[in-house]
Amino acid sequence: MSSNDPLAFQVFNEIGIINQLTSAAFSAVLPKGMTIAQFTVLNHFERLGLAEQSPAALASAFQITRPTMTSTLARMEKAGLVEIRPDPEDGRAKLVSITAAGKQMRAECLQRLAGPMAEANQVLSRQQLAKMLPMLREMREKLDKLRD
Amino acid sequence: MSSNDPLAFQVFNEIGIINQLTSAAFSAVLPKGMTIAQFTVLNHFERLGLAEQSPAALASAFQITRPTMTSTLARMEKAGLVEIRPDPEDGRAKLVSITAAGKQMRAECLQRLAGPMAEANQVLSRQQLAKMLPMLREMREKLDKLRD
DNA sequence: TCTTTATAGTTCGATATCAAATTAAATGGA
DNA sequence: TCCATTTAATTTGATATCGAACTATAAAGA
Repeated sequence: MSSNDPLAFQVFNEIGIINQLTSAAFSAVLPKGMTIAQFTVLNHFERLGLAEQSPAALASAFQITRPTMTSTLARMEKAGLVEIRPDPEDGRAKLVSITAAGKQMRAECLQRLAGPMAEANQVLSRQQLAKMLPMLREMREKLDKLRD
Repeated sequence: MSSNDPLAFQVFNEIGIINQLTSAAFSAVLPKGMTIAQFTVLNHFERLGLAEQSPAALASAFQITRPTMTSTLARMEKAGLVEIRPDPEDGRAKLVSITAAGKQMRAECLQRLAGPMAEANQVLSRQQLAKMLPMLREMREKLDKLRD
């Protein structure tokens, strides 16, 4: 990215590359068949202590489209990581919950991610990360409001 | 992302979401059939004034794998955006160059990207972007060195 | 009530991406 | 020279992602 490009362009470019590097590194250590997208869903349930969530709510939480969530959940259900049942209150909707196998898988992933995460934490310095986090958060919130 | 998660985890999570939001917004305005990946290749040639590049060099420049570059280049060649010829110096290699149509397409993309880019530039503030850029750059460089 | 609009989920077709395995050519060492 | 190793590109099979189009149900309005 040349320094003649608009600032935002350069920033997004760096963010894109960082995302690619970290995603690749993290997914490489996950158990065979697991993906970051699936781990993210498992982690969402456990981190927030959720019982049941609709696919639409999950899609919205991760800012992905409903078709994407449909296919990810189908794979996770097939793998026994989540359970999906019709929503008794709404004939259109479904309710997703994490299974015991899903919880175990999430724990396993966390363990495996610790290595690369520690490595990243080491080269990046705590101060640097602490300084960036609020800025990134604000940026994400603003961009999020921009869509729709 | 809870504030109990490791710092690096939270930072990467924000970066992932920002990447998703911006990628989606940008690709939505590109001409039918164009993608960010393809635009990135076109932009690379024009921005750096390159004549010919091997697929391997391009893959390395964008930190993607060679198979990924193979498939993207195949589509771009089919669309007439690049030309690919065997490398006369190396029987294994190929040489990619941008075509006139490719240059025109890149200009068209730049024009269409201007809108969303300006919008982002507006909500984000110049100071904020300027402050983040060097930090992101450093981060990207460090992470890049970490792999392999 | 009946019609219109909005929402939930899915299906389809496309692209990007990766890892693993394959083919071909170049390189280096014995 | 000959074999082993490395490198370039590809093929294959998988997942994630999108937009567009579709079905079914819910909600809102006339």
